[in-house]
Amino acid sequence: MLEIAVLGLLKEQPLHGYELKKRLSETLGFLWGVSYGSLYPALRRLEREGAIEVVAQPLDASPVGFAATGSLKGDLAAARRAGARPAKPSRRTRKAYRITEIGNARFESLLLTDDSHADEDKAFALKLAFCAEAPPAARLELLERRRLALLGRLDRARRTPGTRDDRYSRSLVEHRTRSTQRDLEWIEGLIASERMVEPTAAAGPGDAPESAENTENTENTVVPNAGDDQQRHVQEGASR
Amino acid sequence: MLEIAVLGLLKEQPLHGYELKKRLSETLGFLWGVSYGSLYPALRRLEREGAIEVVAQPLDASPVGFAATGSLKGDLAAARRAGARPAKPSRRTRKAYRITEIGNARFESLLLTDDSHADEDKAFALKLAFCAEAPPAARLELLERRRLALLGRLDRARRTPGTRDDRYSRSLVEHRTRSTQRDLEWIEGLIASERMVEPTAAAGPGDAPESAENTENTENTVVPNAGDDQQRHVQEGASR
DNA sequence: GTCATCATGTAAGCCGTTACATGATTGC
DNA sequence: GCAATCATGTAACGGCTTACATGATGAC
Repeated sequence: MLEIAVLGLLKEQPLHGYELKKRLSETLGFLWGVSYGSLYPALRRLEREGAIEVVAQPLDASPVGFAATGSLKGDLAAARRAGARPAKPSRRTRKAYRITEIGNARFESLLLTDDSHADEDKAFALKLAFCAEAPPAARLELLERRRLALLGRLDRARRTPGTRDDRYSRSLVEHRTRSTQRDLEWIEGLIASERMVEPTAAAGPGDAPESAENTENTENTVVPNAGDDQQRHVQEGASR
Repeated sequence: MLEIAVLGLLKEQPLHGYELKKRLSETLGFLWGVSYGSLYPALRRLEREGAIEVVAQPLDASPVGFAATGSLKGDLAAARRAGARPAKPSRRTRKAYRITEIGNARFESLLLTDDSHADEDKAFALKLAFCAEAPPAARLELLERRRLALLGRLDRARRTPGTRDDRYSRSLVEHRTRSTQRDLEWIEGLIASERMVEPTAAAGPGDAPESAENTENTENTVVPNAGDDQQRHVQEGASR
């Protein structure tokens, strides 16, 4: 879980550990609280595997050559955030990492690993948060898998005989089911808008996303219409 | 997390490890996959702490005395479930555990431990699934704390500046917020019906009346209708 | 010169998992 | 006697956390 986050961030730009951790806490804090104790070992591990590599002098501005953009622009942002402190940049000790081709491959494979064992939901959330970085096909695959997982969960809930019999457990199960249904609708919306934006091959035979609603909307609210409101097309299949 | 489940189950009746694990998988499987490798050590740990103790001869039927009901009725149920096998009971090797007073205390304190660090949501679900066993006050406290936690989450989400800027992350955050709002409404419903059933003391002087509608989207599903029966929501608009 | 912050790391430990080892009981 | 199931346990490991140790840099 940590690795995918690290690789996802490094796909955007080279960063060093400290900054990495700060960004993770800032932008993913709502689902993730990384600590140095796991971050640094993870970085070394990734480096050993060749998924990331140290970038020489990301300090001054340009001489690197590879990175096109001056790498650590994060500094300025951080400084600004910290409050009115211009901050001359020139730290020497830090090690910035850049993602490699191996790392890119690893990232994609991580996106599609099976998480049925532990923390499935959090893992998916994390993957989703970084899947913008991935090729459309992988993204679609990720969403489809999530859809299947949710369908499976609903199905299991439906035919499971054994629930505890008190009111709280019953309420819990009901609430959970509703919740899962919403999740399902949500990711179906995502899939739909994905297919609209990117009508790639591999679409099923009957699959016609021609609803021709507004597709141009890219700024707020991903879901053009299929978002979330009450007009759900509850597809009630999957029962038996 | 494991301990609370074990204690919760043992509060209902004495059980041995194997059966314990089976029940956990059956009735809580949707949020919990315990394994022997953690269950047995946990049992020993709990025993060492005095929270549970081995019950002598839960086999035949009665001679125990304490447990009022013949303890391991689970056997019969299991056998029935397994299919048409009457199954003579006489296993010797197994060790059934019973919860002690210390265990009861531990259970209650576990109900109210802070889980803000890891897997908050799962932990709460688990606690809720067993809170029927706890005294009303502790239950209410549990719900109130959950409520606060969710409010905090919403608040944090509202004022957090830093989210990733791609459509997927944005959609994720939105969906999450909606989800949290629903969770909030749900537990507020639970709290309301709790207060109805059990109008205990500890209610503040003012004690705001039931009109718990705060956010714009107030929906009725949760319904404080303490009757709780099968007024099976065939949800009108599928809007939960 | 000292303090806050930046920055990297190590050590110990928790809590759970999988995989393995062992043995009792019962049905056939 | 053999297999299936019941039943208990151990060993190794995984991933992450907290707490600690270390040091560089820049502001004042």
